[in-house]
Amino acid sequence: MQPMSLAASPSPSAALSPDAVVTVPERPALEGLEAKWSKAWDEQGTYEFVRPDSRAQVFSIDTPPPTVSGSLHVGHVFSYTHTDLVARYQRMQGKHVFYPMGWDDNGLPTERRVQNFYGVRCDPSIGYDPDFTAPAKPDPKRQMSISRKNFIELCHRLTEVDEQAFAKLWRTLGLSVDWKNHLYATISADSIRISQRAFLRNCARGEAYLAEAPTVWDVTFQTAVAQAEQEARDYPGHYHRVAFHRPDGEPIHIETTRPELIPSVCALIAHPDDTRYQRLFGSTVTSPVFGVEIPVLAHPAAEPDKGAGIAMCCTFGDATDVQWWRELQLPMRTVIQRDGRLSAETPEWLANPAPYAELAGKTPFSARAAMVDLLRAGGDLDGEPTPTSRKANFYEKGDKPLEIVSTRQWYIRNGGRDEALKQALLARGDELTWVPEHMRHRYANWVNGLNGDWLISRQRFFGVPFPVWYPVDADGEPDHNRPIFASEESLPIDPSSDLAPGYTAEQRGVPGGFVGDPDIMDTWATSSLTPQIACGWDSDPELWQLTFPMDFAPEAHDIIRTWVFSRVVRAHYEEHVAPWKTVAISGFVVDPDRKKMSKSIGNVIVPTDILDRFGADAVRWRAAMARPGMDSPFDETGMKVGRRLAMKVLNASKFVLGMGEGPVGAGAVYEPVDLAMLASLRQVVVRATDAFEAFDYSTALEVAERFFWTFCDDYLELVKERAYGAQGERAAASARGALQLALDLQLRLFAPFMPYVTEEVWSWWHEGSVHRSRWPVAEEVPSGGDPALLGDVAEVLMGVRGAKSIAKVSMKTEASATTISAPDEVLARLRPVLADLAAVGRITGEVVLEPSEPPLRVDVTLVTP
RNA sequence: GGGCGCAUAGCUCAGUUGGUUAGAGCACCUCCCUUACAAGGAGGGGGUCGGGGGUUCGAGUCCCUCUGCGCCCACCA
Repeated sequence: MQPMSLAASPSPSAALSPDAVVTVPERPALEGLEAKWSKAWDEQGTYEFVRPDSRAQVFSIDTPPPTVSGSLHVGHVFSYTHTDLVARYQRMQGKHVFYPMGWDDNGLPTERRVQNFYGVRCDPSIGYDPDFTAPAKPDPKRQMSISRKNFIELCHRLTEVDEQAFAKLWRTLGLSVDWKNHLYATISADSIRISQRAFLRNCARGEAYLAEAPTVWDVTFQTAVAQAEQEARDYPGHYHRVAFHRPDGEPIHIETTRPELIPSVCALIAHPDDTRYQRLFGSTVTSPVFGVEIPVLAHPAAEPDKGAGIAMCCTFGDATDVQWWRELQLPMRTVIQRDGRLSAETPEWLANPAPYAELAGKTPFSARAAMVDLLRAGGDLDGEPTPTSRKANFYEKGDKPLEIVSTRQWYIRNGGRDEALKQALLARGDELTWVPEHMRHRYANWVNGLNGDWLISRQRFFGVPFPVWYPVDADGEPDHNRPIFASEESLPIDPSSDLAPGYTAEQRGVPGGFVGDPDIMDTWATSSLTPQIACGWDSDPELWQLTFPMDFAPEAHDIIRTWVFSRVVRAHYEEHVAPWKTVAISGFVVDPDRKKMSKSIGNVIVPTDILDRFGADAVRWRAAMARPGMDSPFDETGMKVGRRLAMKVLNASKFVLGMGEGPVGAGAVYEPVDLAMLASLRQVVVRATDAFEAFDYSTALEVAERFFWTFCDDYLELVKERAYGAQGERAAASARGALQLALDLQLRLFAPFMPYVTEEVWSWWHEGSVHRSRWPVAEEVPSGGDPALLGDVAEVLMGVRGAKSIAKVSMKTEASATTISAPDEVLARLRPVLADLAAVGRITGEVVLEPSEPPLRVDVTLVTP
């Protein structure tokens, strides 16, 4: 079976070729269509991307690669369906749709899943064990330590299993991606090479840099965390009113929620205009318990109405401390270690070191209690701690508040410290078309709020290594000021096993030798390059030219700050363009109470379950009813309605195609009501097309569906007796020609939404796939019909049916006499269809037309048995 | 605190540039086993369009204001 040529001219005669054989099953059913057609599409290459001659013929989509270590929920199903609707529409418009799928299998989420799944943890100091087998019964309490290489092998093994499950779900859902040629993974060698190459170019142009600086740090995962990965959560605490002392003993009270940081205090700071404290500026005070002499300084970031109005600056309690430390050039007095505990060694700057033994090695939580006891014993705690609820920043995957520690990290400049760059990146956001439009504000909001460059290094194992080594000096210390970069030709490389250029294996880690950068890139450093990875940036110039910049980037609205922005940054650096033309934002599927679905609440809907119960077409129909950017409450009713429509398509198609002896050409259509129905359909085609062009798939579906129900309930009923031959062969042919043409167009209008049932029906009477057929155009429909007639007919039918319904009699009940009262022009339209109306209304007596004011009225005399 | 959005029938939502009696689906009520479809079909009830003010011949639609809700960001002394 060959796909219909995309160049085929959109003529009705092509769709209704007289030699086509119509085969309608006895009892059509939805069951089994997913398995049947997803297999057929694979075999026939229905969705394969075939390279055309020019970029203009391509529609390219930057699919967000789902995180395979997570689980897909119904929200994913909806948003990926939204993308597929657009892909299928563009394909039917004749575009060569470049629709890849990726798996984000790189990074911390995978590590964490592997740790839990196999009960192991990575210890880089352990050697590789080639005979290692994962524990059969993992003990979550006591994780087995394994080598980095063994750990990475488990990561690959588990992601492979996860990816197969994801792919199965996506195929069942009917995503029309090119599985054969354009499937990628963010941990693949290609992705690593591209991530490393882009990084090297960023370094060469000065866009990436290495810096020792205070860094937001997760103590659980022991890694640095970027601004985009942080979230504020409520965190209970206490205000402690604590006395510092002037040389004459006068107490100066500050308020703090973190008294355990008092050992690291390096200044007290108040606002320069604060008259309460102006007399103190330039003087010194000593800290309670430890007796450290520190200055009292002025800085405009101090807020007079917060706490006592004078703050203790510690290195580091929060971002303001970092600012003060930097701008006032304060000393670094670190007590919080990378594991989150207070240093076990007593800091050398403490004038009175003995009490520190109470805090040494403790967690902040325990140290806080110990510190309160010390303060109370020393009489420097004023009153009792008072409870307060505040927000603390957490790593989005972590469960302990983030700390700030000073570490050496790689950064990419993103405008957080550079106004000109920020403006350039804001301008890139302005270049994009946003669907819905107002989402562009979220991008601008985020970019404007950046407070630092993009931290891309992570102190983890499963990810893209930095292609960098450092010389080791005579003392055995790495010289971070002289990084040795890998050459682009050598990529991908792993500096922990590959040698730095010009060195031998024996020189690794010894004085005068070299050492590899131990870190990996954050997963976003790779995910930000999905256009480059998918489009063959450094490997396939022809593909790159045909697909980049991409046309379409679908997103969920929670990742505008991460994914959208980071890809704009990378494309801005590499190509000086925005990476796509249009960004479309899907809403969330929330639970019926409008709460966000989450595992902890237990309100997550499992997609395989609803796909089994309702079928892919029904689920897709429901997804299509959720407009871009709008959150949508989950409801099974919606799935049922979608399923009913799919059934109706099946049954109506069977009816239409089973009507006559064979297909009839559209040229046979002459009856006014047939032409009128087609004229209405013509309008539907125009409206659905306009809607899809604006990425408004919901409206496209709505207008098609509304027409379809009228088509079934009114038109089909109206003409079926004539189509069976009640008024002769010529009149029957007109009805059947119109019915078949209308069905043909409607199947194509529904094809993006319900790919399975439309393909099934299409196969009854057409060669090739409906998904490779042309999207309907108005010119396919004979002109000349009056679109108002169908509405008039519906009103008359409603009048007749209403009379029978009120009389509580069967619709088969005959009417002996009927009067239709309506304005003259309506009566004129109705006159030619009276025979059809009489047939469907079982009107055996005379039909009287009576001119009147609107509304249209029907009086029926029923023959009651 | 900054930004954005939402408020229309019991529920979920449409209502294009302001223009006759405000629509759909679901739910509800009544009827019909009509030969495409009973996991169906037909008919029906139900809304002072969040409150207030304004512009206009005319406002669900435009302007102002208030109220409630949601999301994003900031807020860690």
